[in-house]
Amino acid sequence: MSRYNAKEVEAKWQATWEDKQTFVAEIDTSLPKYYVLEMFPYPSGNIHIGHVRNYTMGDVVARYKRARGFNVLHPMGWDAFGLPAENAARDKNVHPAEWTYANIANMRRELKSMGLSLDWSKELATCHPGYYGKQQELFLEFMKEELVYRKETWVNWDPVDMTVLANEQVIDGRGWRSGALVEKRKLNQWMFRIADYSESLLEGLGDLDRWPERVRLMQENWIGKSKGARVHFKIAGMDHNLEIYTTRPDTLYGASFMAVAADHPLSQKLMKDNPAIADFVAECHRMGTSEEAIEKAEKKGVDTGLRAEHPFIEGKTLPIYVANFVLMEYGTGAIFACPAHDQRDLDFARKYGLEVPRVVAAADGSEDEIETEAYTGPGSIINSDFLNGLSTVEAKKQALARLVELNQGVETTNYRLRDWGLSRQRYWGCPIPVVHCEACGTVAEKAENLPIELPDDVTFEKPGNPLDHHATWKHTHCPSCGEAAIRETDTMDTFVDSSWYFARFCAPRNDKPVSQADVDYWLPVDQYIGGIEHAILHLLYSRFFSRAMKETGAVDFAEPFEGLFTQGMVTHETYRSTGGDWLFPQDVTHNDAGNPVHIETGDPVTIGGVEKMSKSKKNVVDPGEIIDKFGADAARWFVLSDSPPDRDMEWTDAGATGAWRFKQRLYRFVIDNLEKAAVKGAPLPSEFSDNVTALRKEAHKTLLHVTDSIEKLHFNNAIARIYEFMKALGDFKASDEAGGSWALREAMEIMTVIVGPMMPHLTEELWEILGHTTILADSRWPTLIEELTVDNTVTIAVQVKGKLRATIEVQKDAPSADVEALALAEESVIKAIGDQPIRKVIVVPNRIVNVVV
RNA sequence: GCCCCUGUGGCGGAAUCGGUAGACGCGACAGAUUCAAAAUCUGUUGUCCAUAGGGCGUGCCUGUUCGAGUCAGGCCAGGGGCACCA
Repeated sequence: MSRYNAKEVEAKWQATWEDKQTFVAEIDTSLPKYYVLEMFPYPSGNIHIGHVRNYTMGDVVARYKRARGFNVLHPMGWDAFGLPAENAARDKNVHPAEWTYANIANMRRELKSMGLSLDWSKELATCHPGYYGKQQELFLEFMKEELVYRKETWVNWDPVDMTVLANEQVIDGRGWRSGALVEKRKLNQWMFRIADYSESLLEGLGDLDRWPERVRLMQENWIGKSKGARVHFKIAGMDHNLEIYTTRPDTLYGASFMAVAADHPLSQKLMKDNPAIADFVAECHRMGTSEEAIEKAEKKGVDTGLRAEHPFIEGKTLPIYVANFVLMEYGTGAIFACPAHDQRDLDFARKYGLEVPRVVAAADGSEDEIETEAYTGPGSIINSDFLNGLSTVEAKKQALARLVELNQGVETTNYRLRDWGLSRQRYWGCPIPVVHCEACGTVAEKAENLPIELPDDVTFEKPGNPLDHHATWKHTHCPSCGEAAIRETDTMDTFVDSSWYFARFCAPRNDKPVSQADVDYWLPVDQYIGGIEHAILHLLYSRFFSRAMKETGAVDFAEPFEGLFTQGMVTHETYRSTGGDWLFPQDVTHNDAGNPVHIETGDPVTIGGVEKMSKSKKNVVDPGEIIDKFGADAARWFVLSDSPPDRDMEWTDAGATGAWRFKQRLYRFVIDNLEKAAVKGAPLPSEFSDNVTALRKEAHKTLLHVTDSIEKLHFNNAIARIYEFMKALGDFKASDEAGGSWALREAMEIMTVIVGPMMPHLTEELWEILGHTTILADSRWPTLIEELTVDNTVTIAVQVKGKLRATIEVQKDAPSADVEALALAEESVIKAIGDQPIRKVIVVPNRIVNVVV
């Protein structure tokens, strides 16, 4: 029996593709282009199964599109800046660059062993000056367009390590390394004006019809457009107004108090001589900032003693509180509270014994007193003077009109989206190309001085930013006046790096950040594939960058990714020893009795739930070992085969073995049946026997289905159909009938080509065995013969009272009357009807007959 | 707390438009081959009653329909996201 040697064959074809430069993409305006991009990896050191799944999906699309005649760009690179490199530098005393480039080398080798159709000539790493220098150029252009500015914002400050902490480095309010209580500090930070693009980013979502609905929805919620009003409340006894933002002016008569944020100017002013407020503001600064933490935290506040005058009710004043549930970043940092119709306001009012006047009757007319649950639905207005009887929608308009009339309010649109703070006080990132000069202020670096390279000789032993305490690096001259000046030591958020890499890939060595000709040809990305975890930030930032680059004239489109696909995670069973320790899957086996045991000790093992692969739970498999054991083709086949690609999949050994078996089976079939098949290029026979035609139909139906499935990225469906076709091929015994040997070759070739995108090495080998002298990667998708995909008879289900009683075989498109007669003549149908009168017979052509009795 | 997603055999899942639920794969069982095993091949495999045959079945409950996994309303369970969104 012939065995397929995956290791040899895979190496052979990988070398062939590389020699022939098969996947190097060049502009060819005579061909339609297709840009396939998978989210580039962070070079952590090893690829994981999630990468295998992600890159296999992209590769299937890339290879399929090539076969359909597209000029395909499919590049790969490295999201190479970031914290882990600095952590490694501190922990292992290795320079971040050295650590990063070693990881890249290893991961490149691993990716290459997967047989991906990547254009490696376009490889880039964001930590290379050739990349980040161009990013600095982009930054200067953004500065010119005033898309960047500086602003004081709060950061997490570790007083022991003297460093700014990322959110993930703050654990229970303490620094992850020092354990010191984290303080909030104000720093001057660089910001991108993404909030100016809120409306554009929101509107753009409407055109992204090849994006998952849920990603668009998440972005829509993130941008958070709301229509409301800014209203001035006069502060009683003072010459000051308190400006609030509200989306519910219809509930103004239900107002019971006012609340301002801890960081609101009013709170800041009052805390100077009010220790209670000062304490409370400090407490707010210690509170977590996540929506969840705040929503679950008890609603608290401090009465300022000030009162605000109600705009509609003469003589009525409302107490003003500083409250922990009001956010300075949203609206005006101040609100009026209507406890009856807002849950947070209600919780607060109940705690401090404030009144809860109801002003909206429920849809069912209920005007019951509000107890513990606010009524937030629509209804008609009550207890509200001139608004009484109006719907909430109409009341909003009327209330607003009155406010405008009184000169106390204006209609406004508000967005939740805030500007993007990009400053990071770290070494391993792209330096911000700016100089601080005593005379000239903040000055942009001259373009000809770029790239501003990171210094190599840095130490991570001292706390703080290595760039800041480097002996010479930050000392420079002002680009404007030439005097001694200080370089900006902040580097950029790594999200900046990944916000434009898709454009740089088109011409990664070009002098300009983006090359006009290349970008015009290749962009936008036709199919982008990556994890759902990037649904908001990365994708929104990239969309902002496209708009910003459009502003600077670098590109002429707003949306970078025309098609987006988000794949699910890879999961695995978890295992624990009798002692409760997590175990690696490779340390677990089954004993003779079929029970799971530890491979070395023989101790019983508890099998836990199927969970997302994680190092802490040890439920990980190493792609390197998998590829070594089963071959890249089998690994690729399995990650595509069982689960819908947008859902989580469970990695099982049985599944991988199954994929390996199919690979062997297909190989063996071609080897064993090659002699029975016609030679390559044999003329089309004039006649095909019925059995032979049946095989041809199976082949072309499969081709149709697989093509359709790949177009929709339903790879699991494509594979299921291929299995069915494999069975039909195995059962085919008519190679010596009329046209049989020709049809057998046709079927084998179709099989080889359609399996190709998924198992590229095996199929290149089979293509060669089938006598081809050109490689499969350069071959075209088979031509579909449509007549062979339609049957001239159909099986119709016959139901009585909606229950299946029989199936009948009839000519396709047979007249309904004939079908009905046939159905009613069926014995089982007659029996099921019995002596009940027939009321109606529904005949759906080519599908079903339903007898209603 | 708010928002989103997902619930179909022992398991992963299939089911273009509302039209034969369970394709395909895994596992299990039986058989063939083998000295034996591995590998391979063939068959069976939702569930209950059973002799033919029938009843029940897509998380639960209602509804629309000749007909619902699919549509509508209300629940339940699991998973994910979250920057106080007034």
